[in-house]
Amino acid sequence: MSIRVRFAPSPTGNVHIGNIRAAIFNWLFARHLGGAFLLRVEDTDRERSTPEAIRTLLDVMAWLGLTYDEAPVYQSAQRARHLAAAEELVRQGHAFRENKEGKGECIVFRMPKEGKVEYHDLVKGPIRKKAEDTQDFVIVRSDGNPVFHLANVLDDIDMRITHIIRGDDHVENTFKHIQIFRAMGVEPPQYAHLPMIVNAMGKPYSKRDGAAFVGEFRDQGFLPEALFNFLALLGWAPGEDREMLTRDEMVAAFTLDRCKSSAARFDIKKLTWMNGEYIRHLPLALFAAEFETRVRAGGWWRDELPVAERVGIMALVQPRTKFFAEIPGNCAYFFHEEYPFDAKSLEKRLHGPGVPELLEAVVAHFATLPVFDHAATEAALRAMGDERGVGLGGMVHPVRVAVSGLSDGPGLFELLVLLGRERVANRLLRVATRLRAGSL
RNA sequence: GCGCCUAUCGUCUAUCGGUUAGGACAUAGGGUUUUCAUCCCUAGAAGCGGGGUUCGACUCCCCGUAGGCGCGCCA
Repeated sequence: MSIRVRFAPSPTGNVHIGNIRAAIFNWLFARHLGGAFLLRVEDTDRERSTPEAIRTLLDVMAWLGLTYDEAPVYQSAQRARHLAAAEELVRQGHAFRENKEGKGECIVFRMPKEGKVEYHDLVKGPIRKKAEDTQDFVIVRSDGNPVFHLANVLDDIDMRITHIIRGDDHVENTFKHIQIFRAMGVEPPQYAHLPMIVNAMGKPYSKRDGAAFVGEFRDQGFLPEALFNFLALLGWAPGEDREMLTRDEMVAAFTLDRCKSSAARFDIKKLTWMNGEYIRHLPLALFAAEFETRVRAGGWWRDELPVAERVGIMALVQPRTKFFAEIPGNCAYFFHEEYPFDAKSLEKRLHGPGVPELLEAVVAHFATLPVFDHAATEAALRAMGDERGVGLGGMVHPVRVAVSGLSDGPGLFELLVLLGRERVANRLLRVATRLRAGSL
């Protein structure tokens, strides 16, 4: 029998990393075994399941490359089938009508009263409980709508799902679901319950945690490959101490028996590191597209900048970018002469005595260089530093802040060469003037 | 309260009875460097407690403890 798994989220407008992690594991499982990965949109909650919410869900899946093999199933469209099945369950004595709490007639599913219910979880192993610890439960509300348990199981039957991989907040539901499968005369699928992802405090995510939605990571400039890789490693490990994995490698290595069953904490620092690794290895064209988007959004972009210079800028920026949201804030000086100055750097490197004279001396010295390249600029500043007894650092720091407004960034000499002798001279002179005038 | 599940460095994890308990992130120190990032080296850092089983337990069992989940006419 061919493997068929599904991701069955209810669209709420935001896709939580815990949910998408379940989707990733399902996808990996299906791809590893050559099975089918399906999407079922559990949109029975009409208030939250708006078209925009569904759009967001589909966007996020596409962004992460979670491709599905058949058209998505919309649960709301199956309502009639769910109700008909409930009637059949009543007819066969697996369920009964009841008027609970005076709300009108609902349909209740009968759970076994003796013996035990058990199943073998592919991640957690055998799970069992005594039948007396289970309770009958409503499958059709008195307003005539099917309840989650019923709809979920019937859809899984219709979609011929063979393995259900989901968060372990569902382990208890599984006892109910298995009974519905049996009552429907269908052999229950295999179950695998994944550990939950918890926040930095080790607590379950709540609304106040923020930053737990996939969309927020995308906005911050995390790459889908990095988020996918990182999330795959929460509760699963391929062994052999491997962590940076391509999608193909993950597919090849993924098995449920290598999944852990204890909760995993979401460590944004490690994700950030991993994202930096992915960004460093990004082909220039891809980096360039994201770079331009971010710089435009920051309002610094200039179309007239020569392509060669853009490429030069990116070559300096790409290696030290951890996530794209950092970008407009640390690149202004590449594009504009009106770049902002970091207050601390200004205070520390430019507000000392003699700085204007120093900067002017640098300009004078630079003007004498036969060529304005890395070696020449470095030699020039080194010589001046020695001459003044301040060392190379004593020259580099003020020049860096004067020319960029910041105290960290690319290597200074690469930066100077990129900006060119003219622009460097203009900036240094202008800063010297403003310092004297006290306007900086 | 009842039921189910879980428990290795600060974090993510490896280990499927015998290891100096390994790796990564983070942290600290060092090397390279003008800063940041990168790169290289080094260091510290773990089996929740108690009983068993066994020649031998992180690993298997039991009891505690702690945490999570469930106990809706939510999904």
